[in-house]
Amino acid sequence: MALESRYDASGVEQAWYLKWEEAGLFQPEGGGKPAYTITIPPPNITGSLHMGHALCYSIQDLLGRYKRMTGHSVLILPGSDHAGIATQSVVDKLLRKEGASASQVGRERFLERAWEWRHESGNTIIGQFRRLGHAFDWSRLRFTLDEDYVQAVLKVFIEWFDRGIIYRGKRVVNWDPVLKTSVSDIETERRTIKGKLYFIRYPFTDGSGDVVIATTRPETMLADVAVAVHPSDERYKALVGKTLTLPLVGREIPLISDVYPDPEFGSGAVKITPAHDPNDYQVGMRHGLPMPVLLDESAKITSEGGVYAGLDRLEARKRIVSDLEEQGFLVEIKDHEIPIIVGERSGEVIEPLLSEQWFASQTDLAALAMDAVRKGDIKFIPERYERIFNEWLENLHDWCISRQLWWGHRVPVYYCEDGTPVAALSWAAAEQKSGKTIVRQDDDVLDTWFSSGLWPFATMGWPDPSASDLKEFYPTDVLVTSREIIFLWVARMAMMGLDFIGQVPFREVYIYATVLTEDGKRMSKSLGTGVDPMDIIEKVGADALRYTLLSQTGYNQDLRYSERRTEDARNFCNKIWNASRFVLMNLSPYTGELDLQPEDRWLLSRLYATEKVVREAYDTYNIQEAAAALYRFFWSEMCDWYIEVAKRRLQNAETSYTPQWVLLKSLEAFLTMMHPIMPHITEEIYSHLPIEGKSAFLMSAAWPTLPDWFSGEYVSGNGEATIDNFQMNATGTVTIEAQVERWFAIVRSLRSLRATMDIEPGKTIPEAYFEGELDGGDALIASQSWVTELKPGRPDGACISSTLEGVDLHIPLGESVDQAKLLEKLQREEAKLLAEQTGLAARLDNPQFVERAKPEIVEREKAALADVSDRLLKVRERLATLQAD
RNA sequence: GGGCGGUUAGCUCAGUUGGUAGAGCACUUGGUCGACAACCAAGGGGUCACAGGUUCAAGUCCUGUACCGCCCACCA
Repeated sequence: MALESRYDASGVEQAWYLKWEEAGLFQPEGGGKPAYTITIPPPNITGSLHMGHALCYSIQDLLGRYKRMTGHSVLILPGSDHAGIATQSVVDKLLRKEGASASQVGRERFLERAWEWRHESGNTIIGQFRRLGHAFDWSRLRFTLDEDYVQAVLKVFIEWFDRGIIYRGKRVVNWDPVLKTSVSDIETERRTIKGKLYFIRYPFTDGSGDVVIATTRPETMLADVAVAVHPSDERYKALVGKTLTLPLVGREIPLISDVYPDPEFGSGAVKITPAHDPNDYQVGMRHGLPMPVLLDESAKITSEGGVYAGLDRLEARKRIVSDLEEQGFLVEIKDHEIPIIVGERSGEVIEPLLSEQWFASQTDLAALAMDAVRKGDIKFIPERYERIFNEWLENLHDWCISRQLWWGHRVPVYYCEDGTPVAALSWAAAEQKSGKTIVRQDDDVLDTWFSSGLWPFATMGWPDPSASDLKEFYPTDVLVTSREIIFLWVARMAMMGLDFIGQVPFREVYIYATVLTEDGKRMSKSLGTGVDPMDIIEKVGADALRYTLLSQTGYNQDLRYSERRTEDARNFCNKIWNASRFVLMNLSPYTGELDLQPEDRWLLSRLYATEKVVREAYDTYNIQEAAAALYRFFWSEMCDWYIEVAKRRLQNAETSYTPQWVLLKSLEAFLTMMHPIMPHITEEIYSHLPIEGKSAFLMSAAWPTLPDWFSGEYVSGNGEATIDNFQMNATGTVTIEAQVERWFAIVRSLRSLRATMDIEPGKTIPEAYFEGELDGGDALIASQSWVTELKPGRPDGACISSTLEGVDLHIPLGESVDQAKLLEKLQREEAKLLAEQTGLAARLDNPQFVERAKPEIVEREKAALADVSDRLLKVRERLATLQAD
């Protein structure tokens, strides 16, 4: 076997990916196996892979690979999202770079250009998934603007429209003046900036004084229609109903009474601008006030603003403030922390703006989703998100589903001559449906989340009634996603799936951790704190990157990424590689009969326990526990102990068969269990294993089924002769694990004694002594402690000693022993033991403890005290001897 | 303003139903014997954020405080 002593991922990973794909392993097997389905969260076509993606999709790949091994027909359905706003702005920029502009080229040409871009560069992230080894079913790749996907979206819209769920309304929405579209609450960010609070005097029309109002946006006064005060506010009670004259504008507006103003804030009087503030809008509705719109789609002042028309809102603010001051209306300017809303996409300050939009009523749908969670049809992992989810649904506003963009699903509403709206699949269908002439189609497109809300079923052929995928694979088993889109997306999918299919879209929602930088900052390209996963794959391989992320994945909400850990992961790969090489090099001759020694039983027992832990951990999304168990089994147990112990027998043809068998079994099981985390290297090594009944690929192999006798929890008399041979302990109740680990502890102690004496590890010393029972572990202990002969008794001359596990160990002292070092070691030991003894004694002296603690605990403590006291005594003897010299 | 998560070794994190703290990395010392120096062996290192409480016993359960992070919220 000519395998390099260093594992080189680059030569291996992509080759296996192609072979898997060629073998059709990414498609569900069918054949009566239970289905396991995930529809991946479709990444934006504008995106490129970041660490969060690398984690999210690796988790899904892990689940798919694991479920395939446990006998499922696995479908992981990939795709991408057209990402309305994001793509629109990319294409906008593109056009501007080309010296054109969206408005110049018009809707049709714009869309052509957008599709061109989509075909050229809208698929990067998909290619990056392949590099990470993700076994997704590319034959079912979907895009939210695919022809049949569009049909699904239209159908949903039309049905909701006809049922009255979707309606047209005039509301104050978040307006992004750069993107010139409405955006939803959840796509905006609230921030506080240092700003000013302006106090302005509004005089009564009859000249009888004035009312002072406070505002952070003085320019909106141009569209004021009233001033409101709280009904309980004594200062204004008598004045309500009087008329004020709006400064600069001269319009007469009423002083009204409403519960909205907080008498404690400012002057207690609030100017009301219904078209540009959601609260003011509510007030306006309650009082039937006019709602003049002051800002246009670019946030410039409209003709409503008189002399200020055409100015940008901020420019207008300056002018208005100075004009107010000049004319004596400005009372005061205070520094003030003002809350602003910023568009997530554009980074621009969002303006609340009254406009006509399409809305979807949410109350009934939200009830469906809440119910599903309550009944346990949808479970969140970690569970805490369940409550957050439900609370949000309880306070849900209607959903503004229209966007003033071109890239997306155009609202399928057509208008008759008389202005009646009809929702239909096409212009012709609308004419047929209404029996009237249609004059135009609505210009808006739908919110991207409207279409991605259908993802779990629109990707499976819905609404085609004959779609077999839908029958076979819906509902999906789990949705793996980040917590920031629980409301934006998860809730929508739940509502839409329940409403249209009558079943939840996914049974479980696993919320994975946010990937942060090493010092806990957000990873972000713009901050320069982002790390490109592709660079890391170049350096250490996809498996190492996957291990790095997955081994930190559990129920935590944050995950700190550090490049150092990728090196650890790479080292682990290398360890797996070299240990496997060792096993392979030692495979022939490969015949004989099993003659299991305690150490063999020990490793098999550890394997048995590890399999259980890993399986349960995978089943419960506790991936870090699975990774830790596998790491520990492989490195600490199999490599550090078993292989070292087994070397003696492996070198002898007479005895080599059993350890070969044990190693091969263990390696095969380990590779299988590790495969979902590190698919490539495990597949590569598996391909070299000379085993019977081998699967064509590890990827398609079955999860290990280990016989119960591996568990090692046997006492003599179970019928296996090889086991009876070493049932050592007189009581017959000690497990294989405990027995062998006791030997290992003794080995460690001997090695430690050697280290104290500066004997190089690996250098054989002629003899060591022991007093006590070794239960047949003599040879193992001697070889692992690099001692030629382990003799019972005590050496004649001076020696260095230790006591543990009921055994006294002695190594005769050589010529050049560092007395001071020895003394120090003994003293440290003494102090430790003394502290331990004191603690135990105190506990046992406490009658309450003896009386109330569980009896087995008391017994354990008594035994511990006896042991510690014995060891302390011996350490003190040794100290005395040493100091006497 | 409300809610959630976190605080354990120098760093990153584990820690099952309460029984007296673990791993990896880093550090110190020694080591290239045919799997592996991306390695091996031995070692040092922690009042488990703080203050109370429950208990024979608290990293673990309860209450409060501080700091960090996240989410939600209509204060002009």
